[in-house]
Amino acid sequence: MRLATWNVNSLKVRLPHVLDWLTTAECDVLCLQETKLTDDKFPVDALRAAGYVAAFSGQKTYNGVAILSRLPIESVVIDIPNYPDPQKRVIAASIGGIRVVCAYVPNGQSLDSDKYLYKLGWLDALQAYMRDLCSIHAQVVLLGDYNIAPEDRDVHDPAVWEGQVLVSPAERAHFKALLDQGFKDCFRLFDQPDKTFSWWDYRMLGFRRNAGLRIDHILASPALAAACRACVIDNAPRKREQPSDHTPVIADFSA
DNA sequence: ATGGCCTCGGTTCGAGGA
Repeated sequence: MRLATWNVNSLKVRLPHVLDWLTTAECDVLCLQETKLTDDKFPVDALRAAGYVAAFSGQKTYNGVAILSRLPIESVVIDIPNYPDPQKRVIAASIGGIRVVCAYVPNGQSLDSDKYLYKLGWLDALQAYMRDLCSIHAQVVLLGDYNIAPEDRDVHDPAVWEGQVLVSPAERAHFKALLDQGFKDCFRLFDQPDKTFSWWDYRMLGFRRNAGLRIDHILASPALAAACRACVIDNAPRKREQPSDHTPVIADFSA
């Protein structure tokens, strides 16, 4: 099973990129964030023609998540159960015996923002949700835009980012809490090139200068992580015209 | 040089992203 995550920053704009990427990426499952589409506008037919079924939960303008799959999608759950949130940020489903969770973690804006408090509370709820899922399923994977760069090596210039959102100790503690639950950061199971990132600011020639962050992640439960054979970030889509500011992360699991 | 870009909605600018 090959699973991937990609914050597409509008599926309406990026659909051609997604369809192109799917023709060569050989992914069984692709989790999308920031689809920015209401469900009635989701491109079900175009994706079906490409060989993928979809489960999705969207809203106008902001947020929106989806799971695309070559295999049947079962037991879809939208949102974090018992955590009322009008923002469409989470969708989960069972695919090929794996509980797949697609998440778009709030950005937080800045450390003194209400949105930052929302982010931290939201991460509490996500953590509890993942703990619950792991008590039910052996194979759980959480893919998405975490909006957290877990370590300084995930940041192009830690001095520049010091004190900013995405790298704060409280956010990193939430990421570490997932690792302490037993989840493995699939990317770090393997040797990786230095300064490999998944997001680059549109401004300031971010991509050309490789001034990026690694904030999109695939975390696998212990039983699933043991079967992880590879995890890479494919920055080819970021090189295209009119790209998303994020690029896909892909993980390969044996059988 | 402390900005710089992109997307959306809904109109030509503000909000939000990260």
